Amino acid sequence: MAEQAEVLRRTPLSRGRILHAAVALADEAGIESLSMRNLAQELGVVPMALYKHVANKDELLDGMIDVVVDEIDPPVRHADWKHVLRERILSARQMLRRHPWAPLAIESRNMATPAVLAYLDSMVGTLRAGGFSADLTHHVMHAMGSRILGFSQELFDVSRRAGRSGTTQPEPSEGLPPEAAARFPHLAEIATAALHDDASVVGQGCDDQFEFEFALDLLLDGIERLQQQGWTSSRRPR
Amino acid sequence: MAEQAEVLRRTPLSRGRILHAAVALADEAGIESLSMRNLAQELGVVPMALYKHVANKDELLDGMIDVVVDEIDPPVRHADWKHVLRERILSARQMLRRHPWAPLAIESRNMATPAVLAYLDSMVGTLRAGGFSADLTHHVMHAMGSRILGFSQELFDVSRRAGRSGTTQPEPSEGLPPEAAARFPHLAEIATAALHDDASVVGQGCDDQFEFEFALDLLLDGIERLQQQGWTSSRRPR
DNA sequence: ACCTGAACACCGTTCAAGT
DNA sequence: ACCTGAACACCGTTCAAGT
Repeated sequence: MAEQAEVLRRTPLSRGRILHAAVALADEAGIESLSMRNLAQELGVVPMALYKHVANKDELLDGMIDVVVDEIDPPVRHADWKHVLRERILSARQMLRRHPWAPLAIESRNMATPAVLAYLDSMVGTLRAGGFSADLTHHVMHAMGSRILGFSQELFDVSRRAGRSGTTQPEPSEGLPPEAAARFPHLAEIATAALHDDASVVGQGCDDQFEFEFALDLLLDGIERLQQQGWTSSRRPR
Repeated sequence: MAEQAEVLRRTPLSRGRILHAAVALADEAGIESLSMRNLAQELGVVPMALYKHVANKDELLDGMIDVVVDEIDPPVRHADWKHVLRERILSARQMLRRHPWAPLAIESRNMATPAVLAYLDSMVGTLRAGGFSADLTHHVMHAMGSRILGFSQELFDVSRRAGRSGTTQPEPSEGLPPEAAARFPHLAEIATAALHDDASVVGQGCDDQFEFEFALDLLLDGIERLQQQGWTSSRRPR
């Protein structure tokens, strides 16, 4: 432990080493534990030393975002647009499972980082190559929104809560506490009613992956239908 | 100004007065300007006085969330589920336009507040009354996710950036700067290509409301189709 | 010229002293 | 018993002093 810190102290600081240490710290201790002082201590360095490599904390966060976005797999080759988008978004979701702090960090920054722009540019290219008009592609990208980066967009992210306290096991039962169930009967009903006919998942609450793919396919199928109908913004069906 | 502050100081503190002052402060100065000390000063009160009415800052945020969620209109009567959901979500979106800090605040808290639970319960009730199975309703609520509260889920929220600095007019052109356009040609193409055939919007970039309704209708139409097909989680079409 | 300790202006919250 | 000033343990960042 002390020897390892000594080795780290000998290695010269660099922007890359700072960014990866920051990502590791956020992964392990949560984004709320990531402070410049805390990160410096982790690196065996005085806080002000970081400012030679990153201008400030916002730029540190931007750099961390680029690091994790670059972990997303490249597009699969020789496949139709729908398959390419689906696989890449599922890869993004895998990345977010390793870095549960990333969605909040990305949303709290209001400028696009280079890696995010490159990723979005590639996704747009996939749609255009798949025969989508520029017009429809524009609206589709807006409609996909942050889901294109694998965000689940759930209101209450169970996985985020588990990630906080480290090795906590996922909540075994999604059921509401009795007093809440009485006040919110509809919620209580659907909390327990889902997947009751699928033996492999019954009793252990929600299957995150299932819910994510359900929503993703709902979007992708709707998008495919619009394209097949020759949708344009000047001539909307219905 | 000074007289107004004097009047406020005379009015006794209460949880409601604190919450509404906090909401007003976040609306005007941004959520990053909302501190316990700052809020106390706004109320003409010593910081510690707040702690008689809210346990800590997290509870203050929870209370603020309840205040704004309660501003969402009640469900319209005598309409089908799709219309009820659509109108209510558009009302939620109007609320968020008044309180641009709310999405980040809601996402950063990982517990549901009473007002959010009541809202979700009501939405579930609408779907159940519209003939949805408990099973399908469960998955639909997950798929709607935060969009059910009016979140646009855009990766880069133009309105949030405008809301920060107060009276800034919305960005007139959505076009990328030249050096970015060269690196990200697909993004550059769709940034300018959208809505070129709709004279009322051309040249002024994205129409937020159009993009929101486009995505919302994509979801609602897909959901309607699943219900009409008699979707269940054990027997998935395709 | 480079590095870094102390300092500044904050923050949420505790606690004990004053009424 | 209630209220509140001072204090504590932080934070990001500036700046000047030391090498």
